[in-house]
Amino acid sequence: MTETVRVRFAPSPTGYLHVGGARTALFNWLFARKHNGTFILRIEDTDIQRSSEAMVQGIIEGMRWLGLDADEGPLFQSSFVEQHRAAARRLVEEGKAYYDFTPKEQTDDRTIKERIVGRALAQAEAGKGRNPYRDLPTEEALRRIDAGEQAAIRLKVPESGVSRFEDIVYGTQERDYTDIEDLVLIRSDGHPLYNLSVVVDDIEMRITHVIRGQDHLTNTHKQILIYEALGAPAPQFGHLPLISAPGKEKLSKRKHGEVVSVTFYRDRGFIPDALVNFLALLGWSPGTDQERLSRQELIEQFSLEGVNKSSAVFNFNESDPRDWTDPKALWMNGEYIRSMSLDELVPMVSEELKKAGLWRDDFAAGGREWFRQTVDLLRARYRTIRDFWELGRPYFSDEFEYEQPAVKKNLKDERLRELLPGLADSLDRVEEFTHDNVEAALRAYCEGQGVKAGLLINASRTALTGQAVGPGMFDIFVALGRSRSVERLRKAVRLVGGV
RNA sequence: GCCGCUAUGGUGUAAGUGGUUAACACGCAGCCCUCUCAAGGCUGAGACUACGGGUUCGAGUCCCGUUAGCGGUACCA
Repeated sequence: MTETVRVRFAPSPTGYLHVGGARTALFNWLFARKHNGTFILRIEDTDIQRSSEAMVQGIIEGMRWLGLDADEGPLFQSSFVEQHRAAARRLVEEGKAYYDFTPKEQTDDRTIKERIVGRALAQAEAGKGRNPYRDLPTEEALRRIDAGEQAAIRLKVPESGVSRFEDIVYGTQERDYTDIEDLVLIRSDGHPLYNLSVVVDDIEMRITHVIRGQDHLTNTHKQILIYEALGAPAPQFGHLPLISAPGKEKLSKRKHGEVVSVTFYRDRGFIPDALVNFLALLGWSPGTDQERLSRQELIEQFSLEGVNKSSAVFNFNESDPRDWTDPKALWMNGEYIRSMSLDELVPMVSEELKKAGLWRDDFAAGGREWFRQTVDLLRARYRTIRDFWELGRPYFSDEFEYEQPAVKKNLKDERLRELLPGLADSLDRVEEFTHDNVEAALRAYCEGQGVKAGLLINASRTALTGQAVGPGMFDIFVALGRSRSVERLRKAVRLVGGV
């Protein structure tokens, strides 16, 4: 008997899928899954000028990557324009909307905001005159239309009273009708406008809950007016707080660029589940201290009542190469990397190595076990999948850079010219190349030479990986194996002392 | 300009219907572990709950005002 939940994510393809959109999509998806409802993807491509096929693909790709599968769609709003026009015409016939023959305003070089303010000021000065065409007899208007005159269709907004609705997140919302202008439904060139289109589509798709960004909150009153005029019950509304840029600045695709794009996170080595987990916590809380939530837990615990009202800062920092995005997102991703099962992680790392050109088929064949162990060895100190080839290169390839600071720090001591080859010889003689055997050999060698083990341990790390940081040294020896270890030790002699 | 929304440490969030030293996570600092870096464990710094008034025995929690940020206001979406 209970009506099934039907929700939709309705992005306009004027840009890639950004974190704000992704979060809106996610909350809709969670809500649908939680209530065994239907999640619909509807592309709002009525603005032909700014929409593009590439963006549509980008959005679909981003959602697929995040695992937000739609039950219906993608549906394209542009294919329903006839219905939108028909609805408006019906409203005119019923006297709920009217043709406005006022010539279309010429766009000047002022900004939109300036134009709005200018218009408001002019109106205040002239006194609030109603649109002269509002009461033009419908027959006469129709006659003029038939004669080829152009006109926009506007909705008749009540002259007094207040509009009121209950928002699931923001509570009771009120707005005086006098603050709402008779809105344009259809442009004079016949193009349906946003507010009309969404409402008609949402009715057609039997949407029960409209979950979207708070930027639509005040315009919801207009849409409710359209629902009423059309004689359709309005759905429930739940508006989501906006996500803002550092400094509570507003998030802008143009200004902040790709760092707010979902695909950027994919390309930088994020795990979908981790990003989903992070995004879910931006503006929502389960009400407990639990921060790590699996997809299933998210679905179980999600509720619109747990959504909070204030906007959340997404603390990215595109200029910082290390902490390029929100530190908590990076932490969360690292958390997933080190705790997820190897069976899931290994294929992800494999893909990443393929992209970086470091993949060898042996990693999935004879070297499969070795590959798993190496991934396991490295994962504790990596925060993104990308780190596996950026930082982990020396483990998977013989071509890698020696970092200057590391060389300076660990290969400075002149004695290493003799010690490195000496250690190489001694390791070459170790029977079984295991962690303990290598350690014993190295320590014995150091004792024989009268040097501290630390000297050769650190030097070896740089000799073998070019880095000053990494896993425990004996694990590295084992991971690289005898021949490569010995070879790299000998090769590193040329770096000793120099810069 | 007008209308609306929001306001808890640097960031994300907690704190049933007002009741103790404002909690957790990230980040930061230090210590432990240690061959380095992470991870892990422990400790700590950091919030007069935007500001100002009320109501109350008692307010982060209720009311009013101010400020700031954001949104809307368009023949954009």
